[in-house]
Amino acid sequence: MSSRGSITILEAPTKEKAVEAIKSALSKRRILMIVGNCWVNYQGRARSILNPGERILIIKEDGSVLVHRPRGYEPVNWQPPGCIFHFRLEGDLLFIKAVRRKPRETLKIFFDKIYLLAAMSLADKGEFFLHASEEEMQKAIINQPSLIEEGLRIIAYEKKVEPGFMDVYGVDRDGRLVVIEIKRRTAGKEAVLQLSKYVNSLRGELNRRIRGILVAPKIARQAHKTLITLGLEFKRLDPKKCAEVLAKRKLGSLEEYY
Amino acid sequence: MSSRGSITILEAPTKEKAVEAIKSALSKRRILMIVGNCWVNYQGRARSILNPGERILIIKEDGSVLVHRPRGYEPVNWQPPGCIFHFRLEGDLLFIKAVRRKPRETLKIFFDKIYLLAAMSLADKGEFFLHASEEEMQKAIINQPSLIEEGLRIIAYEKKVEPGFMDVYGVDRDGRLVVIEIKRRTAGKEAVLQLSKYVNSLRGELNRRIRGILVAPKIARQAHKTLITLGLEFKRLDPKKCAEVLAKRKLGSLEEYY
DNA sequence: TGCTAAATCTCGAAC
DNA sequence: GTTCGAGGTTTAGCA
Repeated sequence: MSSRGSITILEAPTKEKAVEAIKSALSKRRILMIVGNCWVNYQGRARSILNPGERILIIKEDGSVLVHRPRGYEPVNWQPPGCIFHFRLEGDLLFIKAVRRKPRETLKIFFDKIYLLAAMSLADKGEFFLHASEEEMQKAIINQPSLIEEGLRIIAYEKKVEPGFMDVYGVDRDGRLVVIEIKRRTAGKEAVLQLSKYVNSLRGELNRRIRGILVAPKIARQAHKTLITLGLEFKRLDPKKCAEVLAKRKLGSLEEYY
Repeated sequence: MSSRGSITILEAPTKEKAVEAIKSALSKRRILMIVGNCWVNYQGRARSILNPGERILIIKEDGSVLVHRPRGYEPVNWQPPGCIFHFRLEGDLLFIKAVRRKPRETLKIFFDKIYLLAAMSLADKGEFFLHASEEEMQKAIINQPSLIEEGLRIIAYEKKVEPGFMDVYGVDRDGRLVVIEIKRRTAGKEAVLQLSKYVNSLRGELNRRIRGILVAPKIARQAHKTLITLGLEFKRLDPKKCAEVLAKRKLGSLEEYY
């Protein structure tokens, strides 16, 4: 065993040592990683059984739990943040239980072999920035409506109509109302239905000609057929193009400023 | 450094030692875990920047990548299975790049401090069983249609109609066709729209009275209003109840067998 | 390959 | 607390 800085590493500890380390780590809200042979039962919204195998268990300081197999992006079992933990020696087994209230869910993990146990406090204040999201597409369109078509004027965005919120709402060069639904990736039928609902709702309210435009980098063939049938339109627009437009706009304002 | 069984543990290794260990681990398709101070850039379907902080990096044997912050269920950055890796020393920084083709996505990770590096082969053949899924609800309904209502007969399931697949398709005691859409949790508006599409499609095809029943443990208030407006029905059914029914059915067949 | 729908989805925002 | 929509969703299944 060794403990340097804020990290504790136990290599192939006895179960007794492991229980001690877990007790210490959880009470101090340190992150806990255990590598070993285990099996897992889950019961809550659904139920699952995972037979024995070698996995990585991570318990984070916010009480979230991950059980990772040697393959795959997703954890095989997990628990979202806010869990309460119980653990003890059961014969020669290390037993860990993570309980979540609302919804009531229980994850039970049994280790019969532990290869590595690590406990640590990690300091992470680093900011995270994500670009080219749907929100950025919306901003770009609002800043530069010609991305959709010349003469388009934006009236509102996130405007409420009965079934929900329209992404963008405007008037075209001929004075017709335009409802815009944005997707950051290939639009499927649910996007078409969503747009259709808003347009229909407005048509019912306003009793005038209303255009519905689905904006996305691509549209599924079947979805496009439905779109045409419903009298709606599609406009190709790439999220990256939008990110570029926003970047230029910001640069523009800066240049203007100096 | 130590290496017992199939696990290699380096505590606060130099970057040079780390690069060596990474080379060895990736070439042998071992799982790699690195705990340290790092920053991350992602570019692909979107773009992201993660400023410096202490995190856990996991590279699995199938070439998937996870970067976990000290809090939260989800990885802050990741890469799905199948990545190709590049890594090297850049001055005093450890640089790791994970590239995915189709879609082209690149994850770049820079470590300036490494607290722990572990490499291992994990053997995991354990089976995984999940119960109370939507599929189990479907099976239960097919096995015991009275879960929905007396007199219901099932004709087909996963039956294709123009817009997609109906979960269950049957005839009620009065000979009317019934389309059933199943949700394992609170049904929202998209579930209502889905059901509506199937029913409308069938009505168009067959030109006869068709009932649409949304089956779920619960339905959202707004969704229920829409459902009523569209002339559809809701039937409460708990996934756990379905799991019990299936368990009993299986027991029944066994008893019959012996 | 494209497309559709499920998921113990998670997460956040709005009502 | 409920509902709703986004997500670099991922994943599986099927045409």
